Amino acid sequence: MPRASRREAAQHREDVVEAASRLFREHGVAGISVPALMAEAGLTHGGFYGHFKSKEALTAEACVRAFEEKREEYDELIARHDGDREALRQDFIARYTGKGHRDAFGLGCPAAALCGDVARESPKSPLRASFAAGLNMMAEKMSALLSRRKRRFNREDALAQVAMLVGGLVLARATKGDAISEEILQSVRSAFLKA
Amino acid sequence: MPRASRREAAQHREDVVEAASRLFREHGVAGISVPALMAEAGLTHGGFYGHFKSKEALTAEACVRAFEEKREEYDELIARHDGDREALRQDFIARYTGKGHRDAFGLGCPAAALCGDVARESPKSPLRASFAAGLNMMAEKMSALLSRRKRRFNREDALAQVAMLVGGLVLARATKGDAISEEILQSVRSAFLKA
DNA sequence: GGATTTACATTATGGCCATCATATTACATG
DNA sequence: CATGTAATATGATGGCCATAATGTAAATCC
Repeated sequence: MPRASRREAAQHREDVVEAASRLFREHGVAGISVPALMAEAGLTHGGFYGHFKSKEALTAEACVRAFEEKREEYDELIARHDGDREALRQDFIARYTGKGHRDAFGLGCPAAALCGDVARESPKSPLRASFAAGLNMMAEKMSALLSRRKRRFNREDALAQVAMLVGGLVLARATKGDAISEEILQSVRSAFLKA
Repeated sequence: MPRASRREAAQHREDVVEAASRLFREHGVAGISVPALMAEAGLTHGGFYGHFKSKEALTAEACVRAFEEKREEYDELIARHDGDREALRQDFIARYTGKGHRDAFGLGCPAAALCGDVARESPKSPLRASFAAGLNMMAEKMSALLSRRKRRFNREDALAQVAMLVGGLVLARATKGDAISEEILQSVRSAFLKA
């Protein structure tokens, strides 16, 4: 079983970060153990500390990875609707407030999936820093998503919309099974389109 | 050391629920152990299962308790500004988006403090049910808080505002230490007052 | 006031965790 | 092809967890 080539080892590391970016969003940072993580990547737990300094260090990398994926998705979405801002807005909000997004923790918005965990991290935690950087990116993309023909969204408006989107998604997840969950998604969608 | 009177025992149970309602908000449900909880209430962990069926059962009770406290606070706030809706709105939003609220997990909004944990609970979890009930209460109070002279807020608008408030608070907590944290609070405040 | 119940403390159990130490084996380098 | 080295597996360590069993003394009940 031991030993992989350089290329394979690098790929294994990738696999672990990739699995972490998904599993941390899905189960929370505390909800996934190092052995479970490694198993998901097709390895055993022993090799973990050859790749990462600690579990904490991996959480920061996984967070960066998750936000990077989202940046690519947003850029593709913007490119796809090039020129038609109204279609862009509608496509975006339909996805973000869709039940599919609510029910897919693992591949969904990292801001919504990780905010609760990050809020309780220590002030110096590398995860906090990664998260703040990711959220700044999201705020910038939101300005692009929100601006209409006549009106360029400023940062303040964009941040308020991000707060509403993230809050709505987290609350819809927390109340899934109760009628209010769908009501929240609908309310956020409608408020977003009115903005 | 053993044995307390009926009255004392009932008080001890109260103390545990009270401590739980604070500590779960502060550290998350997984972040507080039964021994730590009981120690905070001035007891040892052994007696826990005489009072509660399980830790899970307590989380639901603690959630109910936290939302009940908030209902009382909101009612007092509404009563204090009786007649002056504009002052009510401003007082409320200043408190909710204040740095004090951001930094005080344990006594703050339970929707913001618990949503991340609740989102990952199993569908039948009693905590989920308590949370959904609490959020419904919050949505109703929000209609009262938001309605102005001319305009009565409907449920849809109220839910969108709740989503923005909760999302803003959680994101501000997650990004505390970065400039964006205060920006978020400010943006939410300003959007709320414009609504 | 004696018997019984009960609230809590102490201690036990079994499991899972993050991390580390060691062993194994194949790659990489000469 | 030989040797060192690196990647991963296996297993160990010490700790903390939720929960349960047992002990003990005071409160309640008759």
